[in-house]
Amino acid sequence: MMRLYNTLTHAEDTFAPAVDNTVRMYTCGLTVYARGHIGNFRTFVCVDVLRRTLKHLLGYRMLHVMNFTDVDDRTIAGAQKAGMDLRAYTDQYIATFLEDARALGLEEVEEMPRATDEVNLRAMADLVGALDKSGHTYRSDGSVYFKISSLPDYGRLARLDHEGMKPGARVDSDNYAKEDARDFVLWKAAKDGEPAWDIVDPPGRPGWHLECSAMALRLLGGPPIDIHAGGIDLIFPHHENEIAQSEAATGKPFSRFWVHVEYLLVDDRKMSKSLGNTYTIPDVVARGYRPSAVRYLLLSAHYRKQLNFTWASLTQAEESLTRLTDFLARVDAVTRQGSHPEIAERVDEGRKAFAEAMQDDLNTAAALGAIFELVRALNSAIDAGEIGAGDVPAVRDAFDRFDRVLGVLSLRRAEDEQPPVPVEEVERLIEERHAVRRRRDFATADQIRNDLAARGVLLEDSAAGTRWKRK
RNA sequence: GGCGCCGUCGCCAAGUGGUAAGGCAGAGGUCUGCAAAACCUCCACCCCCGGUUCAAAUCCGGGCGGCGCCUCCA
Repeated sequence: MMRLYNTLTHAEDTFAPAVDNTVRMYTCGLTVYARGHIGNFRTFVCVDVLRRTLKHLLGYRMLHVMNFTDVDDRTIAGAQKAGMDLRAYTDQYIATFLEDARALGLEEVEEMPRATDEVNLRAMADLVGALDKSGHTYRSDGSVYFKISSLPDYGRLARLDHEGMKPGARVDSDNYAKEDARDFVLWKAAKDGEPAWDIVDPPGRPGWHLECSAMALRLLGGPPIDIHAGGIDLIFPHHENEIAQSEAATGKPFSRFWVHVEYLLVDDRKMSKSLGNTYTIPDVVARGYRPSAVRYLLLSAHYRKQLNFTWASLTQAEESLTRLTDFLARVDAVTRQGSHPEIAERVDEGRKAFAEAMQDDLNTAAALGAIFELVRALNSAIDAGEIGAGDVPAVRDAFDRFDRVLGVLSLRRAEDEQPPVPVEEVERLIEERHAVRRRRDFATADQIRNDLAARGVLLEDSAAGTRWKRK
């Protein structure tokens, strides 16, 4: 049974899908005006872990939508500056997103719609039509607005106290005329040189909030959907407004659960493009770190706590992951015959602890703790010769299951399979070193080992032979 | 000004009433040609001050410090 924190109720609620065994989930994806940074990806990695937990640990079917926002002020400005067509401009960043998503081991979701797809624009127009009909809209200066005063329930998610709002706080950053500062734009008036679609009266382009509601409702079926997820900064206004327009249009609750991922900080400040303190996956790789370590780091803290990114903690993540993959290599090397029932018992304990932690509002830190405790117990058994080939399948199966949820071990191992020195050369040098070691020419043997280490390949000798690994 | 979150070992990080998981780094040891890996041992009065309780990292009150939201944001 999964307990999941729900922003709507401010409590951990027990989660199960409302209909059948299928979880219908929507994640607010990236606005594709620039390459996503690792702060953006913290949200996507955490949502990926939620998805994997629901799918692989709890056995639900997933119908998961994550969108690309490919039309807004920033994408339009970026395309104009680059002298490119909006579609071509945003294509670039969709491509880099997919590249980074693959590097971070994000599972493919069922649907990745983009706002400017014809079918989605049509869904948005329909939504505006429904809101027109039910009297929740007005038009001003060629834009269509949502009238907050028509929805008494407005503000339930963010629980903002409008009486106490700071006089100087930003209000109404849009340059459009509104009746009430809290009203938001559904459909923005066409402007010269900007893309516009003649699909709503008057022609224009979608407001940010509209697209998510329309695509969620179109692709996930009748509301309420099960889970709506995104970064914590989207609670207000984005998600509040999605709720308003969706519920006003359908008369039904929009989403049963709202899941929000806390910020990634850097130097104790929010990582954001506007502060200029962002790192992308290529930035991290250029510094000699691997995407798997980024994923591990993002997983090592609870998703509802701020996580301060430092290069030191990324180094620690690399080391922790190495401990895990070294262990897996040791398990693979077990050749002793037979089996020991207490191994299976210990593995079961670990699996249970892992499952309980994940179901406790995705307590990934505790789940990793359970894994490391199991690793120590099993390493100990390997040293003592108290594990046999008969035990290995159960161990492998357990770690496969852990990793279907965390998605980090197989990612690491896949990276390991692309060493900086060709495998044939490594193997040839190991043979060469083996020969000189037999002659007790340790100076040459150490030379070979040092040379390889300098090129990023580490050798480890043991009774069973020499194994190599990527640094 | 209003609202919210957070403060646990040198670093990262679980733990929300029963006496502090785990990882990284460090010290000593076992093993090893050496190294690495692995194992064993060691390493925390939980920001401060009050209170409640048989019992508090955990609950309550008050400080101090940090982060965020209040219509660009993942």
